Amino acid sequence: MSEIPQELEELFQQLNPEQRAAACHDTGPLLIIAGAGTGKTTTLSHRVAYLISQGIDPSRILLLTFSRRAANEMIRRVDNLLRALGAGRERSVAEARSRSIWGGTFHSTAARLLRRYGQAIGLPDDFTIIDRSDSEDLMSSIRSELELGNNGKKFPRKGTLLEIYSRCVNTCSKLEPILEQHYPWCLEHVDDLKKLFQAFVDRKEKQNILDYDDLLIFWHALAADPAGGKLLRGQFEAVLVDEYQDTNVLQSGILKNLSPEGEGLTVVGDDAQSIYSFRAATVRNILDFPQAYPGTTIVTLEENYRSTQPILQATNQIIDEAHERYEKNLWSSKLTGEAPFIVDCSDNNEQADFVVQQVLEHREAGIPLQKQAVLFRASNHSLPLEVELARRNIAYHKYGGLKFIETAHVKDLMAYLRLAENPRDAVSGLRVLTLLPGIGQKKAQQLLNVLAESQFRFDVWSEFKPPAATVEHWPLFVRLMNNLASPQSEKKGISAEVHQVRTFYAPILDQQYDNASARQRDLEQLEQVASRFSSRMSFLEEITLDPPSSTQDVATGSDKADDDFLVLSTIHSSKGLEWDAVYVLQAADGSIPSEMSLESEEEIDEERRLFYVALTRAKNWLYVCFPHRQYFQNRRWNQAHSYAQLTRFVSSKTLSLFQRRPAFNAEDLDTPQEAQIETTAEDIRKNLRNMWTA
DNA sequence: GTCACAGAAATTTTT
DNA sequence: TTTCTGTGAC
Repeated sequence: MSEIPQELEELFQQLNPEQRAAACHDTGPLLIIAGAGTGKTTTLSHRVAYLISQGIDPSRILLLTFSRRAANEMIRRVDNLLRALGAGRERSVAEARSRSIWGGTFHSTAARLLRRYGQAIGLPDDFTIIDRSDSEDLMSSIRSELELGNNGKKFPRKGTLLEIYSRCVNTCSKLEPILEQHYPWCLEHVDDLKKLFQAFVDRKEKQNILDYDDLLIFWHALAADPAGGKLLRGQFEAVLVDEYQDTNVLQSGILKNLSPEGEGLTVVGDDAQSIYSFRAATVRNILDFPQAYPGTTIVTLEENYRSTQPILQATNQIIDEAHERYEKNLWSSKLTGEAPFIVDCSDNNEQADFVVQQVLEHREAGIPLQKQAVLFRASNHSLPLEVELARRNIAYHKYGGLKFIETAHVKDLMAYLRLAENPRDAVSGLRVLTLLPGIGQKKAQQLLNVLAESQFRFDVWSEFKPPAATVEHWPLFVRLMNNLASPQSEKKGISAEVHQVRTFYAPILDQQYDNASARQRDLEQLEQVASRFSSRMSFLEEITLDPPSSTQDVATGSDKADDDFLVLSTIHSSKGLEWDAVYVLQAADGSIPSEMSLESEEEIDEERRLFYVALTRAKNWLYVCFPHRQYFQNRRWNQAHSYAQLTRFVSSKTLSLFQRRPAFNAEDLDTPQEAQIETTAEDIRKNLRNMWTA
């Protein structure tokens, strides 16, 4: 460990010895095992500040995080540290320095690097990026072109097709073993799948588009290329990776190429919180890091600053029952506190009632809604609660699930812009053309062929004789596309472009969708959002790589923080966050663990870690709700409900660390059920008579 | 060729 | 509740 400069000394006082060791480690490979709530962000930002103080140029630091939000938060903290370091005399200098840090997700960094250096491996720098549902659409349209699955046997749906493809490329493995292991029912289609995936790759190349997977694949290729790798290694002196337990083989391969010996490489993570294997993340990356980089220094952070000791005891017990992991035992100096609750509810309606009541009680006692969160395994688990919150007029933000950007009308609008940016993008072309009444798959394809033959100049479309249904729209449409594609358009600003599209698209939207006015308002919001961007390319890129995570974020803008609201979030989206009070919904087998993930030991272990992540978000109050009755919307079962088991992750040993309580005490109850038991036949008759009197 | 409607089937987590 | 396929009208 090098000597800490005098000016930094004071700042590093607040770190505990392990955090300090990690922050001030020299440049050899470093693995920080940071348990939940152990000050990971603090440690990482101090480390960045330390590296800069040791003379590393900030523009040669790469900080990879799981979300844009996390990267910004980290850089803000580095800012503060550097400011203190500069003791005010070079405040602006400090800010300018930390701004030049390369921070972001793997995907957004890939996009940036590939635009700059991609030519080294023959990649054009003007590619556009498509999101998951665009990839699905492309997959689906190629499938129908190749006429696959028309032979009577049912072919996998588009989402599954993309999942299979994605898993193969992200794990760098062949199709057959992936099918055998994860999609055995698709084995009969193996040849068709190969044909389809080949065409998928060709098509993306022809259209000059990259999907999420391509960003990583091409970054990996660039880093592995002798010339390209040299460029990248020359660019970065230090690489720091957050949430390392959720990276996949491609991502660890990228790091290996950026720093073959691990020089300047820092990874931070917690194997107990690895929850993204469905996205091909592998916990092996973090478990095997010391073998991959001989001479690795391992620092384990075990002091938890978040939760009370009673909550930690319960969560420690849950994770202790998992299989393979780095040994660690989290402890807290917050010794006193309420033990966590298992709350017995009769069904998910009572669960919703309980949560609302408890949330309000805590608010009365001084914990604002924003410091409370409701977490759940699947987006739809929160629906009854959302109904209840709406009924009681309680504001909430929901994270995860369907995103603003994935709604049809937003995708429509973005497609016009994407087509203007990249006329070879046939996914967008098909989408905007088929929006016009009277134009379907066939005519749209012909029009796109004509466009391709004329060097992608939209004015060829003015010669097209539109079907009667769309004569009014057509000249306006051609003019719109010509306008957007003209070089002058961009000078007027991206929000002016959104406005143009919106004007053209409004009547189509009215015809196509119900609740059109709500959708129109969304698009107005989008126009507002667009004004923050300097170019169409950056707008499209940011929106696809880092979409606003909740509809309300777009609606209110991030600056309007004065309204209090309750947080509803999928467990996956709650990663890295914390709240005073946490409510976990549906802690019943089948929901947690999800019945979709019971095939193998590994899957179940991941569900356990997911449960662990949910519980470790809590600082002072933790309520694990267990609705006894489970409803099925499935028509295959005759009965409408069945009785659930408490999640298997609460063993009898674990249970003893919880307080068990009913959602409502019998004496508080004022339900019809309760009333019936208490009433005599006499009372019932009286009620029946009273019903008819005014 | 396009569109609208009907019926069947499947239904997690996300950069 | 959404997504896919088949059918028949225009």
